[in-house]
Amino acid sequence: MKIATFNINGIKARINALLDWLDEAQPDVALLQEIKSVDENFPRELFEERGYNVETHGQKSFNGVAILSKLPLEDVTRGLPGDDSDEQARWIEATVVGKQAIRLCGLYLPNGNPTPGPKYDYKLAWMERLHARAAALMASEEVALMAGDYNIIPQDEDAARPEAWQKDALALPESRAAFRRIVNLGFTEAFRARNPSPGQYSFWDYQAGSWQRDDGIRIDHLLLTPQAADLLLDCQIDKDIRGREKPSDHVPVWVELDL
DNA sequence: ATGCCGCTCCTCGAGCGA
Repeated sequence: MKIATFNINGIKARINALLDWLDEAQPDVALLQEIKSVDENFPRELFEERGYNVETHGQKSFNGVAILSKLPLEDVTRGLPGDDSDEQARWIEATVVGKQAIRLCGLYLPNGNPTPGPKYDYKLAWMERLHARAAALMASEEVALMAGDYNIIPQDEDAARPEAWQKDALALPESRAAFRRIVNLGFTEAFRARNPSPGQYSFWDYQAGSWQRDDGIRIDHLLLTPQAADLLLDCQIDKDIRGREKPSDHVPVWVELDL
């Protein structure tokens, strides 16, 4: 089963690029972030006619996450637990059943800039809630993964110019520590587990010719519970997508699991 | 130090992103 995460930066602007990638890459599941659409305006028919089931958790203009799956999506829940007053659409969960069941969590973690400030406070608070959900997932001993745009550069080797990110919410020690604390519950960060070399990125800014200069960062991650990590066959970044027409600033990252 | 670029919307300028 091939499961991908992809921050598409707007479903309306990305529909052609997204459909082309789906037709080629043929993921069984795609966890999407930044759909920037309300549920009613998400073009679900375009995916359904390609054999995907569609579940969305959208909001107007900003954020928004979705799951596309060739297998039925069961037990869908929306919103990260822990703060009923949080109205930002950044979390969706569902179960699909292949050879065995897997719980899928799609997430769009807050950017957090500028620091310090309320947006950074929100990021850290959101990560505290994520830690709680992650701990519960770990305790359940399920085959599960949490994948999406984490807005975290885990280590200096995950940025072309780490010095440029030193004081950024994506790389501050407190951000990295919060991410490590979640991984250290026992998760396997799939890409790093299979690809030790530095210089591999999932985001290149639209500005200042970042793509042309390969000035990227790796911020889109798939975290696997031990039960899922045991099934890990492969993990890759579809880098070439970034060089196409009207690309997102992120590219897909995917795992192949033996289920 | 700032903006670069791109997306969105009660759209022609501003908020947001990373």
